[in-house]
Amino acid sequence: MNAPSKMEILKSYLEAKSLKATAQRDFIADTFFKINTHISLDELLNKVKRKNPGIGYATVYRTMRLLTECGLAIARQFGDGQTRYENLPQDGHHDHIICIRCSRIEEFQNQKIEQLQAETAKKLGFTVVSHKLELYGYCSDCT
Amino acid sequence: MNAPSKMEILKSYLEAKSLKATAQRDFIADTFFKINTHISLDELLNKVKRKNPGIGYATVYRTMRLLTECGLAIARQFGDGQTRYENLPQDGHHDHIICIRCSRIEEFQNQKIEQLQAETAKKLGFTVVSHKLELYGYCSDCT
DNA sequence: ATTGAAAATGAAAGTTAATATCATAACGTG
DNA sequence: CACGTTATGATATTAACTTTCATTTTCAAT
Ligand SMILES: [Mn+2]
Ligand SMILES: [Mn+2]
Ligand SMILES: [Zn+2]
Ligand SMILES: [Zn+2]
Repeated sequence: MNAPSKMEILKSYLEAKSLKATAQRDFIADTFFKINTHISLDELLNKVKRKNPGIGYATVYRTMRLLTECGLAIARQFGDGQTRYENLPQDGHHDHIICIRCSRIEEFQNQKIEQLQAETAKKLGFTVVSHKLELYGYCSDCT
Repeated sequence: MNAPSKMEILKSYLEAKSLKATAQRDFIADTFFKINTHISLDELLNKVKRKNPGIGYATVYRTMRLLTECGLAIARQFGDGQTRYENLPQDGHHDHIICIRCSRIEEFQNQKIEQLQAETAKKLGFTVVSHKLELYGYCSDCT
């Protein structure tokens, strides 16, 4: 048996919460699921409006809140004042390195860093729930 | 000969930029220099108003921008939507761990993590200029 | 000390992204 | 199909800055 698709997971969540299925929400979610970048609400709204001009900002906003709630999207702040959303990575948690000239974003995973974070927290008596690691600098094109 | 005090550094900066000395700015800066937490503009304004009720939000805002500009303050975002300022640490860069229940903030330095960050960036072809590492969790009081 | 251009101040207005409100429309259980 | 529940989209509100502007203050040159 196949793993449930993102749309199926969303459907289950809606059902569990007695929420209703709507064409707008489905279309926004489906559009988002195909994105592989870190997209802002405005960018997603623009994309969605191209095929579905009637859709409003508020519905995109609420849909992304919903997807974040049910774990299908992650909200990120890269310091430019806009929240960006990305699909839940299938290969687990990752961190980001951002070019401060062209805004290119690369992702990385470093198990050793994560481990050192946990150790550091323990030393301070904290239990870590989440963390944020962002490197800012110049990418290879912008050096 | 002594190292220049923060106030002296500020004075030099003002002079170099042909800015003028004012009682308000001096008082705000002096108040901030005595703070050893991560303070928001509103909190600093309140503190300043206790001795100097005439001072306005805009002047506090502009003073903190100035102090950040000349390297005497660092602006931080801990994800609660408010910029917080701290005095330039004398013992170099540090990162933060924040309690998501009581908002307690502890600081730490970990040279090994910094080194792994640099390596990771290099592997991706980036030159790192700055970074942000924040751990979120429960402190010893809140576990 | 006086002058006058430059800079600072504080109140108020403007900005921007996020969030809430509300009248109307769509959904879906029975 | 009825009808209570939920969703939508336009619009209003909020919150944290950031800017504007009339007035005041500073300070270098008389
Ligand atoms: Mn990512
Ligand atoms: Mn700190
Ligand atoms: Zn770049
Ligand atoms: Zn705590």
